[in-house]
Amino acid sequence: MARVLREMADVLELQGANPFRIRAYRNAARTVEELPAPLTGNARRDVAGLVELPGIGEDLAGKIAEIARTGSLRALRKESRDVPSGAIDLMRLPGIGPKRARLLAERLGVRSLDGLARAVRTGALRRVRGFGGRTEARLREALAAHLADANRTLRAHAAPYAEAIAASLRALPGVERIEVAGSYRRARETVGDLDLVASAGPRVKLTERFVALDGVASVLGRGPTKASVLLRSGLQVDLRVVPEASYGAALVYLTGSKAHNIALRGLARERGLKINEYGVYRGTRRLAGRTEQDVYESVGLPWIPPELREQRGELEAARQGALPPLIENDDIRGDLQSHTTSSDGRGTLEAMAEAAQSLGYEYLAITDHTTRIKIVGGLDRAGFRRQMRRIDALNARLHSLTVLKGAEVDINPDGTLDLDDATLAELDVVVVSLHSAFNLPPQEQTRRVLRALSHPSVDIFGHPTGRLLSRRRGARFDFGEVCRLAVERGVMLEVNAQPERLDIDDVACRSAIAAGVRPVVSTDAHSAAELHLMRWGVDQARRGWVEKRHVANTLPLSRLQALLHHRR
DNA sequence: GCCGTTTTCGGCCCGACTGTTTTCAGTCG
Repeated sequence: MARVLREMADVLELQGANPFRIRAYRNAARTVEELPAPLTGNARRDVAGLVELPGIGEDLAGKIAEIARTGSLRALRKESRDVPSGAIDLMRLPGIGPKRARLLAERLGVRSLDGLARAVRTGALRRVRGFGGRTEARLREALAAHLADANRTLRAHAAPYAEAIAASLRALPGVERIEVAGSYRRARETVGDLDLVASAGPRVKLTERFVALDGVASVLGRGPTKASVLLRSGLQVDLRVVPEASYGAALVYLTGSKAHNIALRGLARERGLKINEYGVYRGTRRLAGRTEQDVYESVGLPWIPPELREQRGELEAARQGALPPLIENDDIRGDLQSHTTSSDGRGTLEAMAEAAQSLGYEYLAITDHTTRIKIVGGLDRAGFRRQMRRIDALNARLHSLTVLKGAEVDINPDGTLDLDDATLAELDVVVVSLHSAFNLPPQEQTRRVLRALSHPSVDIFGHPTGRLLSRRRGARFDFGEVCRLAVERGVMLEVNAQPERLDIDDVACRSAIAAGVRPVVSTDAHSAAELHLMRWGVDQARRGWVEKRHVANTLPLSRLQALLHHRR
């Protein structure tokens, strides 16, 4: 549904329609993407529900219901008739907006990116008025990069670049403050580029130093206050430099999200104020801008954590003094999923325990795999019995850490579990996960998951969808139903901290805690070093409005054990 | 296309950089 709405926005943009009408479609696409539950398919009921949502009126509600029912949109087919085919594809290239896309499609008969590449090669492009040599060269590069695949990067993979660049610039004389902003700061699971904000005096010429940094492959743009580069890794990095008195305003602006900024500026406007990246203004007089707190305060709000700035109700919550006290890394007291050399882990039981101890944890659950998935070399009932005895022996030697006896048990395609009931009942922590048959029809997948979670020994549903970012979509099931059963049975849902999983995601986290589900944040570590991945999971939980009080592994051991025993 | 203790019509966030033309439109974030 979101894709259809976005296509409608693209088509309208090519037509040169009212920009606010275009924005309405894009906002609606975003809203639809974040719907907590599927629509009913009953047009009247769907429309009634949809018009309650912000930014959705009668018209869009009707259109969304139409897409839900028919899979397409009559209005889109009608509007598309006036638009040269292929022009939408051209708009995906940096430097090509609606005007140029339309111009190229009409003047050159270009219908696709391949067609544009041909026009560049033959020199036809340069004969179009408004397209010179520089533009041609840039497009040639953009085409090469785009066709090579310009995807988003996992945030955790971008982190070393972000931190290294910020550190190099911070070390320069005359640089006052510098931070990585953008979706990186909001902790989105993937980032399209890195956005840096710095304050420095005008004589520092920071953008010049920036574009000369080691690792820069090409300079996409450079002015006195703003510059963009492409790193050899393919990652784009933008830098914005402002005076110190504007640093907070620039940080808000570059942290976004765009939708959050638009709404925030709207609030300022209602008070006769103007917010831009330099500060908060009444007329030409600057009232605030040195810190983010100043900026939010100027519109009567407390500071809002970056992870919440997605225009998902955070401004309203801030106004009511109802912002959640988000979970922090230091709240975590233990890890409830990890693997050892007994299955596919690379660390021994002892090495994992030692690493958990050095993190200051009170407990670590060792949850090796079962046997169904052959490649992980999992444990059978005899294997788990041996492992439990080893854990008993280890616990007798440990002081500050308790190792919990666990398993990550495969959910079979029929919803039964890959371990016998007697063994399951002896374990301290039973995590169940999907590792196969991800593509079952949603109804069947829902039945499978519900059956698995109904088993009396199950404590945690691990990486629930099984998705792998940019590689595998994950299982589809009725998340609302699963949450209802999880609450009823006291089963917890995992937020898996592996950067490629981050499963469940932020939106699911939020609807899970709203339903009363208790989340856990686990690393699913396959080595001692991977126990450090916890921060990525905590960040994802924060994006889902999760608080310390929600999360089971912020509890001290005794209370966690009470929770687990209560289940038996 | 949405929305309303400033409005049911007339607003809707705001500014930097590029390239090409020659005063600014287009694009981007």
